[in-house]
Amino acid sequence: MAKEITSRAENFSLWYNNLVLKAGLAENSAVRGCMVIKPYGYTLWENMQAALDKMFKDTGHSNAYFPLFIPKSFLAKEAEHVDGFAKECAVVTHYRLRNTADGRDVEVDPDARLEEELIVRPTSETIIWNTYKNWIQSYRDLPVLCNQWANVVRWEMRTRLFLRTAEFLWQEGHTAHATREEAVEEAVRMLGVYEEFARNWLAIPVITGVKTISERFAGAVDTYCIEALMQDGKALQAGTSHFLGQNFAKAFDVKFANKEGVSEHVWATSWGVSTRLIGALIMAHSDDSGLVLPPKVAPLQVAVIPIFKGEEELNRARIACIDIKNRLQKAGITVKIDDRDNLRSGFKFAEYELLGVPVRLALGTRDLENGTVEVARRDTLTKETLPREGIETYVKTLLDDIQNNIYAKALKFRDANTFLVDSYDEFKSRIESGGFIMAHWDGTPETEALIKAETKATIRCIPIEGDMTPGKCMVSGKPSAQRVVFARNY
RNA sequence: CGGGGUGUGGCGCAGUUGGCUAGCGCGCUACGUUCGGGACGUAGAGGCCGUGUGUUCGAGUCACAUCACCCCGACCA
Repeated sequence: MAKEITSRAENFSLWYNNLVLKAGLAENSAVRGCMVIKPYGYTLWENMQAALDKMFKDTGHSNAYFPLFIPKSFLAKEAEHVDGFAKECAVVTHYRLRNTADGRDVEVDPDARLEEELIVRPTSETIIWNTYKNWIQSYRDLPVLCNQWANVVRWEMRTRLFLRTAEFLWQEGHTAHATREEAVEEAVRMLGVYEEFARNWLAIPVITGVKTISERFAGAVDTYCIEALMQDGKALQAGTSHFLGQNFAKAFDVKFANKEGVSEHVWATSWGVSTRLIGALIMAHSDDSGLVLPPKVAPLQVAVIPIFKGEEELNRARIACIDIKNRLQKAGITVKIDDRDNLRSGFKFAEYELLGVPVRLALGTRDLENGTVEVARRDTLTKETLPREGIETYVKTLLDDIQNNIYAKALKFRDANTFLVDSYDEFKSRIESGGFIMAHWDGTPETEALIKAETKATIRCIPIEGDMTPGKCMVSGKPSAQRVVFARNY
């Protein structure tokens, strides 16, 4: 079982795992590879959901819901798609149980075998395109812009809390368009939404780019992605947006009559982010004292701790605390008073640091006399004593400041760990200490595979912004259109 | 799926070459003293040792099977 190591430098994986457990975000369940998301972790997800959902609606999308089960024949219709997911599917073969002969147990009833097996969705393209077929006849029916919040199942060999679990929560957008241009535009737009969400809400700077053929989503023509850098120097794919071309339209025979009355296949996109973002959030910002959560998504933004000896002092402090709480709530801040009398204040301080609560206010007899309050911020672990008057305005500004500071810190870390490399020898030594490496590549899967085999580094993406200077491949010396991003990844 | 490791009160662990009433720390409950950075004392509660089948006079300890978790690979969001 996990030992009590809390230092990131010593063992990043263990630190991460302990932190998820100790902060009460999630735990392993009794079911193989599955995770229980606890209330604190789920509230974090809800906050992320709310922000994303609004962004989706602002870009014209609506939510819908499609079945959990996919008939095997649906999945088989798009050849590359089924190849990509075949190895990790949970399959429903029966629909009934019966008592065993001795009556002490239950077993699968062999008479209740399904004629066609059902696959628990690993993603919903097939079931959705089978449905869209019925929704679309004319160009007037387009575009179809749907999103669904759902769970999916991918039977991964090796799991890791939030980063890779057999079941995970996500959103998947699925859109249908009349033209190629419109679909590409949509895929890029949603990539932009993800980039903005990562930056503005999660305070994580990401590189936007296109995946190479070998890293592409199964069934896509192009896969766009956002790539984030974790504190151990490994990259994490934080979201993807796919231009699916007409692959699924052809597989499911989804056609529309254009303005000229000519029948055409529609153009598709799909895009998704998952609870993996919670893992990204933890590994990007947190420190040895615990979580560091950006105020905009933190389940609790301010903890108010009365410091007291005995009931009388508590009662006096409580009045001031309630006053502060009311004022903060009126300013739209989530706040909680922790007046548990069985714990010392020092214990509570450490606990809220573990939970990553951005701001902590402490209020004792000294403050009651002086009209002050102690304000501590999680990101810098610093504190100051300020007048209670107008504290809500101060805290409001402070939360914004913390949000910005967390981003600035992550950006600084990423920049300090992004390297321009031109020789393969330098690449090989540099990759050992992690980070993003921007290098030239000849565009061939062979070179990509060679680099991966020799260094465990993969091309995270071909950036669509930034330096577009051509050069020569660091391995083959052949021409390269632009630098691409290499890293070891999760 | 390959290699390695671990399953013992809620959590972290000890438990000798099989041996008699299964321990320790944290946490929990009660009372008292404490209370501005993870308090202390006293008294309690809580466990068929992951599961199953064997070996044995006797199994937490040995064998086989099985399930789950952790680490390293391969695979993947």
